This record gives sequence, structure tokens and C-alpha cells, in this order.
Amino acid sequence: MSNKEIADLIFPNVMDVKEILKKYKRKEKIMVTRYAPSPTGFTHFGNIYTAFINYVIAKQNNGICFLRIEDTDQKRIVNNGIQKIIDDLKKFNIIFDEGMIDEENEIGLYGPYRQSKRKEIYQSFIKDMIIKGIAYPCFCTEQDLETIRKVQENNKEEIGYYKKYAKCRNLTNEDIKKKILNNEKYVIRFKSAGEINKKITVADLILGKIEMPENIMDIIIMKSDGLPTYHFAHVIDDYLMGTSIVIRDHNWFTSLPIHYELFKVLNFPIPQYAHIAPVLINDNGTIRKLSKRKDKEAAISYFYENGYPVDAMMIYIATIVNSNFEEWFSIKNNNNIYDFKFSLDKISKSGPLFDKEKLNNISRNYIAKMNANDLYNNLVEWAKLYDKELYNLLIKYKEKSIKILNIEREKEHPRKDYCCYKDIKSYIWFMYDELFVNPDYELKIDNKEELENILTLFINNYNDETEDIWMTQIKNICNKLGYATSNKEFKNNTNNYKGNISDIMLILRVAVTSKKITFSLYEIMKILGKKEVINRIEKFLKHIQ
RNA sequence: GGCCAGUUGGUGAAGCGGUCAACACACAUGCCUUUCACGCAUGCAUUCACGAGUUCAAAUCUCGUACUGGUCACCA
Repeated sequence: MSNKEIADLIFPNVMDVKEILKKYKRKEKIMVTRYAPSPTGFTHFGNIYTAFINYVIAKQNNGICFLRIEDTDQKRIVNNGIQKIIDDLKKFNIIFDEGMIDEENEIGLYGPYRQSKRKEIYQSFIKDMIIKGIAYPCFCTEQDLETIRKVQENNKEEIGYYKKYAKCRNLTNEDIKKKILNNEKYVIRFKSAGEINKKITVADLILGKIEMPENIMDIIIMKSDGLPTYHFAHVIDDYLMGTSIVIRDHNWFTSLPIHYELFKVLNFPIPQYAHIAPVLINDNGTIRKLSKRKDKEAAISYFYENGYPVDAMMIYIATIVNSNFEEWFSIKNNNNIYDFKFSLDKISKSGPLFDKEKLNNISRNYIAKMNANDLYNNLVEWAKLYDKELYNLLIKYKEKSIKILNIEREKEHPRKDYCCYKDIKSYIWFMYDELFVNPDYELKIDNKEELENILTLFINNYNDETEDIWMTQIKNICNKLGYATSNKEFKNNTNNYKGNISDIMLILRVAVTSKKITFSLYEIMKILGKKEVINRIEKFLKHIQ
């Protein structure tokens, strides 16, 4: 009985390989990269990182980047998982030239771009391999494999399904036919011709030239559900889709000998590779992979929830992709990050460390440079989803809110208080009557009479026409009550004064804002207006009784 | 355990054989100042995990040791 008969028995209705190869025209000589996630419903920070690299490298070399969905693991698929990936990427302005564009549809001539829809294509190639005798069905059960493993462990041998341990290699075609007709479950394995002590040299655009042992494993290429495993799908798809550089996660690096052998055996040219080390995190001194389970920052949604501007995220991602980006960007301030020439060989071999301080700093600078109107709009958009109370206030008091956000903003070096939208409320809440409450702590000057004197003098002479006039009024109070009118004066002649202007300011600040630390008091009062300021001071006076 | 990679200050890192080891963040001090912030100024690795070798010259090249990470599925 021939291999062909077995192949026909297993795959009676698949297309001929030649037909498929004819259908997929070779791409022009351009750079083609690809991002190939699984639709698990979770977007990891590292996913964006990897997608960005694929995208930016292609774009900057006049190439194309496509999106392929690797949904061969039926157990992990999640509803709307594809849409979620596309939406997340779109937020970061990563839009593909080819591939899936929503849950069902795709663009491009090299599809389907969803592996579950390519089942027959893989099967055609597998059928061909069976005929050629380089693939075979394997009927081993989990227990069988476990037994083999134990033997290998005892003998201190390489663990896996290979050579003499690959017992289904030796099945006769008659045996195979009998088992198949008997409805026994099976997978298809690749029959490796590799030698453990032979080396191959692999070239990686990030890691350089590296020597590795040849693959010897008869890896599974088709699972019992008829879908291919990653290794096989990768080789078929990236060949047919014309990928010229496979930029993918570092954990595939160790499987490179498998991929090399498959490419060789299928007679496909081997693409270039670039393996990206995972994003790491410093967890109390130990450095490990940014983990979905342990780190809230691993989920890209964390950054949406906290309101990090997407552009700030992009700047941060760019700095960890190529660390020389940071300096370039600080010099070229306000430049488009895509004007920077990114390169694969500058990507860290050991993986960038996720540094939240740095992200915060970048984000702080980014928000500081926004104008108040943009900030307002962004904040509204964020609050709409994540802080209803704030949202309602922002909508109700639009003009006032913009003024508040504009405090100490329109100058060469604006304040950098906010590192994300979530922060903002804690800085501005007291500006809204709905949220304002009087303080519940003691003041340095707790002499009530003195407080009253200061505050009444202030009320009686209130004038916020200009900051100078406003300041003069306060200095008048100082003079009247025996406080120094400047820090310098107070420092030089401490004994001549009962206090300093800063003491007076503190009282005013607490009375009006209930906080000891705020941005410019003058601007706060100017926005609140005379009536409200006096109202708050009167309330404060009652409060301390 | 096998295979592969990495190891530069408090942190992220640049550096790829040749003056005082970039830059950024953080921190500290001072100045400015109504508080905070912003800004400005100054300080912060006699040394690049450790040991040996090559060289006139090593953080940079070679070897060994230690540690860290990745990977060894009908998961991708």
C-alpha cells in the first residue's frame, strides 16, 4: 500500500499543492512584515510593542505590514477577539495594509488572513508531505507519550518524540489504514531528518548570528482537530503571504531549528527573522516578564482606565524600542515620532524594562504641552467612560473647566502635575462647589481672632483686577498686621515680624481651596470670582467657630 | 537538566579597542518664589557581575565561573 493511498484516505478532498502555489503570486521585492496575534480577548502591553515594531519597520522601508489572526487554538478563542485587537491597534494608529479589518472581513490578495479559515491549505501541504514520506500519522495517546518521557528522563536523554522513540514512524501503511478505519484518533507529525550533533547557523536581525543544534523532533504539524500547530502554520503562511521579515516574540527563537527544517523540506526560501525579547518588569529587585497575571500594567486597558494619552504611550514605546529615540525626541521636541528612523539592530537583546516612572514623566510632559481646549476635550472623553461625576461637572461648567485646566499652562514651561487624566481630579476638585468641603485639619495660626482679622481685611479690600493689584492688597494686610511682605525680608529680619506673607497666603489658600498646596492662588480666585471667594471665606470663618 | 541569550550608577540605558563612561528619570542641595510646581545651578559609577587571557591600550575581543531571563505541549 502506497503513501498516496494513505494520503487520499486522510485527505480525500483537498486541493493540489500546485494549485495553491499558482494562486499565491509572489510579492514584488518589497519588505513585508506582519503582526500575528491570537484573539484571546486580552491585549498585552507587549502586543502593542511588537505590533508597533512590525508596523514601523515596514512603513519606514516602504514596505507593507499585514495582520494575520492565529486562531488555531479553538479553546482560547473569545467572542469579538479579532475586533478587539483591531480596535486596540487602531487607537495606537497602527493600521494594516492587508489582513483582517474587522471580525469577519479582510483586505488583500493573500488571504484568508485567519488561520482557522485556511485549514484546507495546510492540509494540502500536509497531504503532499505524507505522499513524499516526510509526514506521518501518529496514534500515540497521552499515556504513550508520558511513558516515552519517563524512559528518556531515566536515561538522561533528550525529551521528545524523535528517532527511535517515534514509534508511529514505523507503522506500515496497512497498520495506519486499519487504525484510521477503526476511528482511532491521530495527529500528523513531521518526520525530521535532523541530527542532534549537527549545528545550523541562524541569522537574526536583532540577536545576530547564532549557532544552534539541528531540529530532531518529529513535531506535530496537524492536531487531531485537523488544524495546524503554530510551527507549521507559520511556515506555510509566511511563505504564501510573502513575509520577508518575521518580527515576532522572542519565545519563538528556540524553535527556529524546527522552522528552518520545515522551510527547507518544503523548498521555501527562509525569511529573515527578528526576535523581540519580552518586555520586563522589576518586581522588587527581581526582573521578570511583564505578566498578565501579576502586573496590572500588562493589560493595555490599564492605560485607558488611568487615562494615559495614547500619544504619550507611543512616545514611551518608541523610547523602549530604540533607546536612542529618547534623546532625539528631546532635541526635536514636538516632532512626529515617525520621523525618527527606527532600526531592528538597536532593539535590546535582553528585553526592555517597563519603567513606569519614565512613562509617567513622558506623559506629564506630553499633557503639559497640550493646550487647555485639547486637554479639556480629552479629559471629557476619558471621564465619560471612567468618571461620571467629573464628566457631569466638565459638561456643566465647560468654560470654567477650560479656565481651570489652563492655570499656569500658557507659558514657556507649564506645570507638569498631571501624568494621566485620572490624576487631574485630585488637583482641581475644590474648584467645583459640588465637590468643595471645608478642611478638617488645624492651621499653623490657630488664633481665631487673627484669622478673622486677616480674612476680613482681605474680603473688604478684595480686588482681582490684576495680579499686581491683588498682591498689593495682601501686602497691605501684612503691613497692617505685622507680617513680612517677602521671604527675603522675613529671613533677614525675622525678629521684627510676627510672621511672613506665606502665613497669610496659607490661610487664604486653605479658606478658599481647603488645601495647603495648590497652583497659583491668584488664578484660582480669578476663576472663582469675587462672590464665590467671599462666600467661601465666610463659610470658612463659620466652620472654624 | 539540555539548548540559547543577557549581566554598565538608586532606575532605564548609551557605548561595539584609545582623552574625565553619553543621555534621561529619580534623588540631594542651593537659587528663584505666596504654597506647590516650573525653571536655573551644583552634586550623584576611580568604574562597567567575578576570575584569567589577548593587546602598547579592554566596559568593549577570547575563555572559564556565578547569577538572571527565555525555551523544551495536540498553546500560540
